[in-house]
Amino acid sequence: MINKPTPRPGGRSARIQAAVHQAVRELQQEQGRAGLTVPAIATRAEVTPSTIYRRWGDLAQLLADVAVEQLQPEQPPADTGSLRSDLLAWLVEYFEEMSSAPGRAMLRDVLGTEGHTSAGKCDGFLRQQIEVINERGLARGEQPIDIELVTQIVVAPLMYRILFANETPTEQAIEALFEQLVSSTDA
Amino acid sequence: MINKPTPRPGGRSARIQAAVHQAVRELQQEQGRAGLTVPAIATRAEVTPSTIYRRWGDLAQLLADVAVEQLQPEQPPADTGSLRSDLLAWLVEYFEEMSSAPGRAMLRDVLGTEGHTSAGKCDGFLRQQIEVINERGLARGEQPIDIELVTQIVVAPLMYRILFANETPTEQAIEALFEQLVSSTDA
DNA sequence: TCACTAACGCAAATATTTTGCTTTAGTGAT
DNA sequence: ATCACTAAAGCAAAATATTTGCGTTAGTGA
Repeated sequence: MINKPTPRPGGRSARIQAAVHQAVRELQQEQGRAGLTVPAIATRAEVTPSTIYRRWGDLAQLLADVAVEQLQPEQPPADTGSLRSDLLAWLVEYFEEMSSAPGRAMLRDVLGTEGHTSAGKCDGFLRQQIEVINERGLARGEQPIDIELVTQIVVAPLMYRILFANETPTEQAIEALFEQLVSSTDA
Repeated sequence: MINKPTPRPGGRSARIQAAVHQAVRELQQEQGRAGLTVPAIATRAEVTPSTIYRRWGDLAQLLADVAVEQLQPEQPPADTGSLRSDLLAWLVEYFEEMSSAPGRAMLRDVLGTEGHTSAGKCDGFLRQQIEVINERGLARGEQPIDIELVTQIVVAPLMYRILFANETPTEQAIEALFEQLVSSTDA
């Protein structure tokens, strides 16, 4: 009756996707990027390699897929009492994760793949989390902060340092940029 | 007598490196990322595959290497008469290149590989070019612009948009950020 | 000119990826 | 429930790509 939106998302597909994703995460943790091969993943997930190749195309796309899933926030940002402190706390945590070894690996997987879908989702999650913080602040009667400005003034420079300068932003560095954000919105 | 700095950079190595790099560029242009395989590159460069594997490890690292080479500026920034117009002109050109399809492919190759050496060089080239602009301005008696601020205010946000939002920055967008840079240094 | 050895070539051994065909199991209609 | 339909998985053979051991070539320094 209704057009099936996804052709056949039924139980089996989902089960296999879950098994494969889990296999990737496990192998990635146990051994690094080495030992992370399609046949190895297939074996661990109790699936044939051809299933993986047909569904994901190649290892890079599978890894990007898994990385995006892991990037997806499982918890809403902590409520620390005020919009500004919520946002700062969340940013600190976010960039701590992004500059860790696993975080960097996820970024590599996400950015190293053609078709920006994965990277786009990454940006989407970020905005979504900030949106939650904004809405909570709004409920408190606080002035929301422009998400565009947050990415422009705080997120982008930190990401640039992680990606291109191999730096691990200190909490002070994050606070400094946050101050710039705040003062630019106050003005 | 003197410790050999690079083990054996002599003629043959260089020749082969050049042949392989050229083969990569040619194949990349003729066919896209498909058809860009180590054996294909080896054939085109008239080299055995094992040479490539032994020297570069795998395709990803070879591509990153080639990408870095292509990112390396072959010309100094144009002299347009003033430091500010030099910088703006150079930024516009730089981001036009970076948001093009080949530019994005290079960024993928550079960022998608472990060991940040490639990405670091990318940032290095950028700073180097800005440095040239600064020095030329200095010779004219102009006030140089802090490179750190340029990357923070202009470069990072644009790069973020290219990488995570799949946007192609317009010239106006670049100019707008440039204005912010200028006003923040004037203040 | 010569001894030395890093880097290459070659080819056999492995490992991965692709592909044609078969089987399984959700899905919607009866 | 049952059944026809078909997307997605399994299997196994073929095609490709990667690794490796060993012989050869050609820069390098004495």
